[in-house]
Amino acid sequence: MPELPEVETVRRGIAPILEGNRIERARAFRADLRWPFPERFAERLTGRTVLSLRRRSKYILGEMDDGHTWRMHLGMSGRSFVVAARGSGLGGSFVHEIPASPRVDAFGPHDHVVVDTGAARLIYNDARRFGAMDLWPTADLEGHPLLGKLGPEPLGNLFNVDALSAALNGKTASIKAALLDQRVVSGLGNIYVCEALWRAKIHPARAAGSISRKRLDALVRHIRDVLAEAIEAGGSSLRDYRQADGELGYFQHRFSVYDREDEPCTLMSCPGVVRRLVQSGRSTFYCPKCQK
DNA sequence: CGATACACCTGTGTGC
DNA sequence: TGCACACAGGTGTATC
Repeated sequence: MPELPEVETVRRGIAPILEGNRIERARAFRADLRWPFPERFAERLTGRTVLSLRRRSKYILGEMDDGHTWRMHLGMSGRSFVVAARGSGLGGSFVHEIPASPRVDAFGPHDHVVVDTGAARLIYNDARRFGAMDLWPTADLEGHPLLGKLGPEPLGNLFNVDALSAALNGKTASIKAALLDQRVVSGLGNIYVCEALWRAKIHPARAAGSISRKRLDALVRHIRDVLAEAIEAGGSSLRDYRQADGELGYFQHRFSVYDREDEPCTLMSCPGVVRRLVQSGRSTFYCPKCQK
């Protein structure tokens, strides 16, 4: 579920309670999410301070004061909530509230990890458990088996027409599949690939290696634009996703094609109707009239 | 190596 | 109402 804009929104929401605040207590209510947690995971978080909370692709990375980085991925249904302690002035509208005497059974279904700092509580909730967390030496993050293979950040300087061109050169897979490949560019998912391809007027089934440099240049710009606009809107809420304070994101109201099958193309003067096709098992939404 | 299929897991909406 | 089935913001792994 969460793509780059949702992950960045969550990061911004939880940074104020984690950065610079000692973790008084951390608890994990099960042994794994997608994979087992590290040995003594909760104990290793307890007493630590997160010096900075950053994002790389769809990962949230908390650099801790013991030389390790706390790596978090929200998978499809992961949510990270800030729950305000009474009187702290932090947090927001979400229904959770810290009980006067916290008990394990005070938490809701699928609340898997709970972290308390002096000021507030962070709850990681994930119904499908495709999310993940681990601890990795900060000095060797590039050596992490999952972080090391990631392509450039789409909002960073390393992502440009030269890089995209080189990454797509010779590829016979569709441009849709190529943009979902996190080695090509990292952070895009199903929503924003569909939206960016519509903006660039590129048909999602086109062979990735067959697209002109000029069109790739436009694609780079549209990818940046749509991500930036979505971050601005607090991400897109379809089912599970919430901002860290429990609020919905708002970008779903501005979708041009995603989840709009059979509705009219939003391009002024385009008579097209949005169609859905399935590529590598996932829905693609596009306008057959204006995407070629 | 590249491209595709399948797997993981739970919740929700749809049609019969 | 109940039930089967499709489908969901991701991505590692197996398979050709």
